[in-house]
Amino acid sequence: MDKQKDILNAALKLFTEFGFHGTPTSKIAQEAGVANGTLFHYFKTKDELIVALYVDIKKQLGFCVAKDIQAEDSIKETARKYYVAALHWGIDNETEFRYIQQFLSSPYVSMIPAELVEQSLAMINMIKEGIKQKLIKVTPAEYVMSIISSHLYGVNQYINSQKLSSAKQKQLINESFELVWKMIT
Amino acid sequence: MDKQKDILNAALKLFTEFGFHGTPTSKIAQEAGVANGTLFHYFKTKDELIVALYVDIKKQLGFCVAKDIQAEDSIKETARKYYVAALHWGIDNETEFRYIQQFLSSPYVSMIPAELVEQSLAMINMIKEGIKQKLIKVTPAEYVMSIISSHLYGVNQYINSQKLSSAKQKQLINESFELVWKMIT
Amino acid sequence: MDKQKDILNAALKLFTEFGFHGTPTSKIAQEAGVANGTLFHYFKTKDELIVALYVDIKKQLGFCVAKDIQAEDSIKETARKYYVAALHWGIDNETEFRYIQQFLSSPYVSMIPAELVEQSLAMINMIKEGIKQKLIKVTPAEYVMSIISSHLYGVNQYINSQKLSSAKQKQLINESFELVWKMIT
Amino acid sequence: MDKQKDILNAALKLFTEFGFHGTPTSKIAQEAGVANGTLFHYFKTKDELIVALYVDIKKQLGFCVAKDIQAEDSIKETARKYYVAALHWGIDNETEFRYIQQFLSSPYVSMIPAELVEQSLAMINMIKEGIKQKLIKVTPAEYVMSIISSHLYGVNQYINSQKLSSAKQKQLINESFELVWKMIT
DNA sequence: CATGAATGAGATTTCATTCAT
DNA sequence: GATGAATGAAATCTCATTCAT
Repeated sequence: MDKQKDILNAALKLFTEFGFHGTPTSKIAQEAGVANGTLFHYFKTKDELIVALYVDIKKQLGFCVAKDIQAEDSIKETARKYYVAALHWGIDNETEFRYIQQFLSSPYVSMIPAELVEQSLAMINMIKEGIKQKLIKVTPAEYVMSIISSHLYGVNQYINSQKLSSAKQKQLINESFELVWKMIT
Repeated sequence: MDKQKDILNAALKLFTEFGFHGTPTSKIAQEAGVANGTLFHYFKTKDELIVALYVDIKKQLGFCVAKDIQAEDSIKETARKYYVAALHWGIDNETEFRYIQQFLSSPYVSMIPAELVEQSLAMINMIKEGIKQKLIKVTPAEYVMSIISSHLYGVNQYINSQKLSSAKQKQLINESFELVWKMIT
Repeated sequence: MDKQKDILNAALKLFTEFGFHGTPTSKIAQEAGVANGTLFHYFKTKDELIVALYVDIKKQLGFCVAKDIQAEDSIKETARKYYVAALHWGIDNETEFRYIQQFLSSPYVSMIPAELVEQSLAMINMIKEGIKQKLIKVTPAEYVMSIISSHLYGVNQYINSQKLSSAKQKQLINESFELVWKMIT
Repeated sequence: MDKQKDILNAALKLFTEFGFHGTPTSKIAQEAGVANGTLFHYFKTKDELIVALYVDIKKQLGFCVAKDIQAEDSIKETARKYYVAALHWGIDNETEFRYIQQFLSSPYVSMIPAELVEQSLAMINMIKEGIKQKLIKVTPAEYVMSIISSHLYGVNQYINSQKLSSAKQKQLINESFELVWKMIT
């Protein structure tokens, strides 16, 4: 019914499987069950579709990650929640996660709209608070952020490649958080 | 004079700037200063060029990383040398590093020739030895490898984005190794 | 309020600026402030709109040219009035004038409806009368008509390209009529 | 053999018959007997082809008109030669002539390269000389030029529409020159 | 009457690849 | 080996037109 959503879904599936170049817009339209021209009704160009898909996924991730946080949580608790939520999301949305990677290491990165940049500000601020409280020993905050992000990315990669059981996954996720936390505190 | 090298250099420059799709073979030939058809003397197809470039870079990296290792080094010393060499290479060869990323998160990954896979075996074995000696506490070795790799990737990203001075870079690299080492031991 | 008129105005503006091909119906609708489909209520096809616009403009010109003629005027006086009125119209309606030219040297000419052809009959008849009275020396009437028309067109072109003052324009118009008249008598 | 020439010829034929819009590049390639892509090897865009064709024709006309002029000719003789040569060319190259008209009353006019503008300078200078010698009474030169050009255009139109015999054509051409000459002197 | 989302045929253009020289 | 004109399949995108609301 919602053709725009159908197109985004089709694009996600095909882009992650065949890459940006390997996926003609005609295939996307076909997979989405709409006419060729309809795609261009919703997205002026193929590039715009590629970026819009990234923005859409990033918003989903942002929403999912933020929803459990509570004001009274300690820094560590907040960090853990962010970390765990992101990892769970990455496991439940493997395709979306791969799309983000693919997008970020493509020349399309330069087209990310300004509005999205602010999203990761909440995490940076949390880290800064941790540093101010002398809880986090490593500085500056941006460096810590880099380390955590890539750690998260590596663990996700590992979990997906090993196809662990749900229980093992849960355990690994918690342990891996303690690992990073130990590293930066 | 060596046209094959010229073509690889041109391809590296253009692929990282405009992506695989955004770079026509004709532009590569032009940038390399050879005729359009000449490119196809050296590389049967564009895909073959893309993979060959990856293999070429990976070999450079492999060579550079392995060259300082000595048989009598301790596990930690060996690990540090690997880590530091890789990071230095990533900083000195920013473009090559970005190419690797771009390649690995593209559908071309599936075309990596078998010969290359063995390369990272040396590191895995080193980690396994560390685990056997109860030096490294985190298991299994593949997980540790994932963590180290992505950490390395994150630090590289950070250094490149911050454009630090050479001295600061050196310091950060050494400290960051201690960070990971602390985490896994 | 009169959407049909709005569409014709928008079409005139855009067609003269961007050409028939360079002007999508959607742009016309937008410029006219109506919905895309509305255009097709008033004009079954784009071609029909193009022809209708020509007919509309031609009728305005015909009306404007004929309105001053009086039965008792001499041949020369009648000719002058036609000539001067046409030229004034061409100056006051530069865009419309350009549309006519553009239309006449396009493949759409072949779609001019029969009803319009008779319009120029009045002038031809006047010339024939002039020839019969041995006032006009050049023959046949069609040839004279060709010469006058293109003269008129040339003068109009010149006036528009030079952006003369109103007074100069008036003078030039009158003089230019005497020039043609001298030529054919 | 000369594919570029073949393409120009095909384009001329089809553009005058079906208009710019009505002629797909694929049809041009087909008519020229070359592959679709070959057209774009010689002309980067369809627009470039359209302009290049105009320039090509204009050069032919310019060459043909200039070739009979001799230094010792009087002003009138020079003018007559220009006039007659242009008219003959217009009759012998009806299609080319129609292309010029079509082009000049299309939005492509604005793309005429600067190099072409100077071409008509020779005629303007001749007229100026005529004015200085008090031979030509009408001023300024640009106005005279406008009048002659459009007269020429009108006569050409008339001759083509009437399909006169060669002898009649010749006579008409000479007489028509005397007509304009009378008008401006 | 009016709308504008949807259509899909078709246009322009690109580009990997070939091959005669 | 080297060249670059030529190819033609295929990709992106446009746009006149329809039709359900």
